[in-house]
Amino acid sequence: MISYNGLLEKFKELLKNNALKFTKQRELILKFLYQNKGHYTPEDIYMLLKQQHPDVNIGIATVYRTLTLLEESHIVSSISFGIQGKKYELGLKKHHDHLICTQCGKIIEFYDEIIEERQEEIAKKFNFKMTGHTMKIEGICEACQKAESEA
Amino acid sequence: MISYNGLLEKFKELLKNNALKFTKQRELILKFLYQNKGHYTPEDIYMLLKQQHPDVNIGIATVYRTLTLLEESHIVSSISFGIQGKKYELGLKKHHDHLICTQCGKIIEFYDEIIEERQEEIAKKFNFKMTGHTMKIEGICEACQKAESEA
DNA sequence: CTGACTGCAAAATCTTTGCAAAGAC
DNA sequence: GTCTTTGCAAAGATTTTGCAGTCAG
Repeated sequence: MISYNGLLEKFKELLKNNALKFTKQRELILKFLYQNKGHYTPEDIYMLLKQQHPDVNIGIATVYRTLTLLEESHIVSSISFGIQGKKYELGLKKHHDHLICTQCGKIIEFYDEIIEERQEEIAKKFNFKMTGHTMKIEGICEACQKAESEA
Repeated sequence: MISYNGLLEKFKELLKNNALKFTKQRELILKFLYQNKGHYTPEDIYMLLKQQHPDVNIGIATVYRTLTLLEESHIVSSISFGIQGKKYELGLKKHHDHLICTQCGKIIEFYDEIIEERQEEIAKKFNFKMTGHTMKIEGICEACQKAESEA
């Protein structure tokens, strides 16, 4: 896993290459996603940052703009979780898919080599040049099943 | 594949069981999805229905309400296609996944036994009671690749 | 008749945009 | 200094809701 400093350098490099500027707000959002491994909506990030850094002024629009920038740069990735809305996570990890508990909202990541291979083959079969893929398994997690059976 | 009449009966039965009413608008939406195999946003359906049935008054709110009802009843299913928004399709077919061309928006359906099996296994591994799953492969379709290389 | 359904318009979300001031380089 | 970025508030886009009239059963 890349270190935060490594990530920061990468981000600064990217900004420089595109004549963009390194700002406190952009740094905070990047750092937040690095430190808080998980899946967040723009609103989540906005609220938590305001709370954790009352000294820094930050607007929701900046969060949206920065997330878009980070996503275009392939530093973060997003995924839509139905009712829970679109969520962002640091996208530097190895590619992975998600299990979502429809009851409590818990998200588990997994990686399966066989599925990855099949996806490649399917894309090939239809002459698609694959650029990405998402797979979500919805269900009830262990804890919620237990809670249910006890109720 | 179920016939339209069969589907209609199923729908009426369901309405009756829930003390709901069978209306012209609900019928039109169901028929539209049956006759037009494909993926549509609520807006698409609304516009096309207005066009095809200028005599019947129908509001966008009714389209939303009916699609929600049909989805809850597992007669239609929805999937979010990123920039193209949330789309609905008749959900009576065998389960299938989607290939999406990010260039032209074409959607191709596919079914892969091996992927299905792996999904079951993964759910089991994490002790999830699987209730559904979605898999989307994004890429550039054959036609768009050609158009690109010729440009 | 009774209660559900409908269209409409207003409201609620969620996301983007215009703009003047502030900040990075 | 110059040009990007920011926060704010307004504007958009999409979806939901309240309501009075309409319609199915």
